[in-house]
Amino acid sequence: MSQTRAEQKEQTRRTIIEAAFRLLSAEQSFANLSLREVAREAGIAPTSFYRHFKDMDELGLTLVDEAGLTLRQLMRQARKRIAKGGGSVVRTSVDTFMEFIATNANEFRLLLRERSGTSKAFRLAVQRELQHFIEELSDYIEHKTHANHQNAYFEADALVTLVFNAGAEALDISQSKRELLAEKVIQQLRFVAKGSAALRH
Amino acid sequence: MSQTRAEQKEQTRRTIIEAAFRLLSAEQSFANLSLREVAREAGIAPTSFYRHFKDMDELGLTLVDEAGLTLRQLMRQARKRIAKGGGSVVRTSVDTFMEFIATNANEFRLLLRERSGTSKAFRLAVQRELQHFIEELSDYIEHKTHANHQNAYFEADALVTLVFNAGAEALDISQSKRELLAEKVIQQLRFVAKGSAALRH
DNA sequence: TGTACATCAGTGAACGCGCGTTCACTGATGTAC
DNA sequence: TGTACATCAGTGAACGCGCGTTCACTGATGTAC
Repeated sequence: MSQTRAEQKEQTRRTIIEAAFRLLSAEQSFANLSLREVAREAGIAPTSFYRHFKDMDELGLTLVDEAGLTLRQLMRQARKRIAKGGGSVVRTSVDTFMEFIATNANEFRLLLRERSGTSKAFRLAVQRELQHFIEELSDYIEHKTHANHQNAYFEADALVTLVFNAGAEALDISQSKRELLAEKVIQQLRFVAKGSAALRH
Repeated sequence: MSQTRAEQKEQTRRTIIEAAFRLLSAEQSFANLSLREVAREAGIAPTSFYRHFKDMDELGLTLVDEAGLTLRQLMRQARKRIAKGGGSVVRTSVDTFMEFIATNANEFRLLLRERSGTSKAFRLAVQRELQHFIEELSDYIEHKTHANHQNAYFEADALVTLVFNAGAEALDISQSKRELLAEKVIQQLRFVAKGSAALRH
């Protein structure tokens, strides 16, 4: 039983994290979430919060990490689907990302909002998550097309930017309109890939 | 003197608007600005605020309108420079936009943040401003290249998205790095234009 | 022009509220021997 | 195994603070005649 107390503590920590995610919505951002609200939702005393996080900022950075992790896991699944040869690389990736938006809307909202929020630490944390995708995609392009590094990087950066922004747009529209949105972004990604190839040297 | 009282009222209204803009910064968003803070900065009693705006939301929507107006005026100037034939259309537009970011950082921050904020009215207001640029640019492309409407629209949408996002990136970096950023976005815009032309039918 | 009245921008006091944080505490869990 | 002590997650009371909003008011400006 030497682990019991630590396990219980970890469990409460998870409860807090999940309570915070549950409270995010279109109308509620992490920035205007109070420590007391989170404690209430988690079913603990406000003072207990401090046993797990120094302050709300520390909790917020944890949430950004978790949201990024979820997104990365999803994209890893997408790569598996692509490897199986189920369809277009672009389409499969976009569809996977759109599924993430639909099923993890509040995780995505956190990333989206904190990317331009008032805390530099938060902005950097989100930027790091995006950077991960850009670099991975850039390496893939460089390897596949033998593009020079800068060309591949600029292309990857544009692709990730367009997809991420389409995700933001998806949040405010109906499921049916999301299909049109997916078509738009797929076409835009093709513009970038085609143009990048044409301007390669 | 039949206008005097109305003029004085208008002047106080301006004072409030300018105080609010002054309070925005990298660390302070409109969302976490209080009515009392604005009143203090404007040099009026908190209660006087209500003589001019129903609540903070009404002030915020006014600020979004003003920021959008400033941006539109700047881009109109850019078009004049382009008409004079001073240089590349893409480069002139990007440079103008980057100047806007540098000299009106807080106006841009407002648009950037409220685009994904917790108020649907705010999100729609910002979207309307962006839509303005997309449609204008789409018409220009359609007219100039005889692209079909959808192709031109998707292209314009991608261009505006890339530029707006580069603006967001510019906010957190030094002046010297902004030149590299400008090169990146210019190249990305060329990818899109070239790719769109190649995929036209 | 002068007078009597109406309008209304700006005010100060007061309110109740939810907040973050401190503090000393409790009691279950863990450790030393 | 049993006992005495240490640790520490979770707590309830209390604090001072800034907030949005209400209210009745003041006095300068505007209007009617």
